[in-house]
Amino acid sequence: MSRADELVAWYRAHRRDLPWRRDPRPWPVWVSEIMLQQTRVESVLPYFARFLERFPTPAALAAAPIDDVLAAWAGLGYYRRARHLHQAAQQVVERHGGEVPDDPAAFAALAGVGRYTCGAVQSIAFGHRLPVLDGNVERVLCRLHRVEEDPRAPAPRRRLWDAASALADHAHPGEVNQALMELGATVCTPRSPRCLLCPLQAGCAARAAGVAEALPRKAKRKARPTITVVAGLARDADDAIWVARRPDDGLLAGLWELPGVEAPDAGVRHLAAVGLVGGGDATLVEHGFTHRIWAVHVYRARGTPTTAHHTAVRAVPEHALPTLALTGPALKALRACGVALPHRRGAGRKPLS
DNA sequence: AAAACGGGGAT
DNA sequence: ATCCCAGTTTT
Repeated sequence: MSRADELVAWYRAHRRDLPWRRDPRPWPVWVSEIMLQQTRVESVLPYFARFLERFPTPAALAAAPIDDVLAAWAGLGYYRRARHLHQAAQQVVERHGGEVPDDPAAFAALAGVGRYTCGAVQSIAFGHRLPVLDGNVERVLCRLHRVEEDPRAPAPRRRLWDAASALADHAHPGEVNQALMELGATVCTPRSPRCLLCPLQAGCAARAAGVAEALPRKAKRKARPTITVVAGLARDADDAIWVARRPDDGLLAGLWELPGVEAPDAGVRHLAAVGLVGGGDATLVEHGFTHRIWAVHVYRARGTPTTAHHTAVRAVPEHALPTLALTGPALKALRACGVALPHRRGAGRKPLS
């Protein structure tokens, strides 16, 4: 048996029962692959079925307002993925009559589809012999071939794609690819790999050299700066809470939050930038992103916020807050100020009508 | 080549 | 605290 055969045999015996594997049609596979970018399986599970129920076809997604799409994505992160998928669905309607193209070049031309996603969807849904290289596969192959350089550098990168290509050149490329990812997720883990359970242990160069745990060697990330943000918790005459929609570009694009601004320091005076007047002590909420940390100082405030730093503002009754695509920091701020909300990622969140 | 882009779980 | 994850796009 070839290595790829061994992988497929292992995969068929040990694969997890995941929703997108029960329904390997192109659209669900595509949605799952986008959601799974930089995102763990456990985080995707609550979103996947709900998203497909609401947007069962590319045409259904293409016809939806972007705010509905963002509301369905709220809490998953990397919101540009949702915008690209929305745009790609419209491209599929325009260019391919609403059918996901069974054609790697046509598929790769769609918004948000890079080499990984193209290989994954086209191999799993259509059987094209294309490789995938994600964080899991990268780790498996770095160990299998004992790649000691930083795998993100160009030369090792090419070699890893070539190694993945050789494996995917198989009668069942979709299963080979999923086997590599499954192996990385469940056996060839970053720390404490379970080599005794691995179908590739006999041919693994890193294991032979005793360095499996040390690979891959990646450069450290830079420290994140902390940014001060000042926000106001204000209510209108009906006790509804004022929220503001972020710009359509950049961080948390198009999501709703408490009206506020980035400021050089904490201070109620900064609320004037969004048309509010505040008082009292601030409630401090911290939120870490990949590349920065927000220290949000939330003040009780009065007035009607302006749109100087936002695309829209509206006052929303507390019970209706979960229908909006709220930012993580906004959810934390509201809870810290005593506003009752569903706890993490709103599992009964209803669509915005 | 580097930076931007979320959030959560594991260690 | 740090690392990492079924990555892609923009600068």
